[in-house]
Amino acid sequence: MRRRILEWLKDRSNFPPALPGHEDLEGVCVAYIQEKAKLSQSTISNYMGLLKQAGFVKAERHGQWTFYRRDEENIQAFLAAVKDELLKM
Amino acid sequence: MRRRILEWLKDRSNFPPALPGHEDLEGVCVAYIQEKAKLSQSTISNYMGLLKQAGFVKAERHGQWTFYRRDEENIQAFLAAVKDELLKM
DNA sequence: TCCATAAATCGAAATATCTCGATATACAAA
DNA sequence: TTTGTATATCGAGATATTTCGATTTATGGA
Repeated sequence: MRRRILEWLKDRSNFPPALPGHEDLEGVCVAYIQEKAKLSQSTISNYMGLLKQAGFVKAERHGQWTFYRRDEENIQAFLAAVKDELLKM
Repeated sequence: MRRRILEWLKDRSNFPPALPGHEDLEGVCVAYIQEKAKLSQSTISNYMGLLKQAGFVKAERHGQWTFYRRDEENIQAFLAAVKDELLKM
């Protein structure tokens, strides 16, 4: 599920339109992700925390919302490392 | 550990010499794998069964020994599938 | 046929992972 | 300051994974 969330975050249009006054932000709020994932709020909040801790997303707090977006640099580094690992296999 | 075993199996010389009379076989017996992995006999037997079920190795019984060797075709197909999956990420 | 050895199977303990509901915290608006 | 909404944290249940020791099965040799 966490991988699917990362994929969804590649395209903002996977989620409802930006909240009024936040059209410029690329991130997506937890509630939108939760709605799409159909898992509980606490689970998604937890997952986004794990993804952040792993370096796959960046969080930006604006008011009561936390907007999450991909951290492309770390994701690409991770992919390179996995590919390297797979080469051995 | 199962991935490490697969890597070991790429090179027969990761294990002791073939048993007398089985020099022509490319596979490796369970006991050799167990010795290298430093896990219990039952664990390794179980793991080799899982690897076989997953299609990553082929088993060949000769006498009391079961010789396991990589199934390159399936491994490469798997790697291609994983790479494909990673591209989405 | 009986025994020894290799491998497979079984049942279980320890640990990790996924997911939840309840509660706490942060913040904005009234 | 009170209230409502968004998110985070906590504790726990269900399930999955890793690994083990004990036992069973298969097989070759004495």
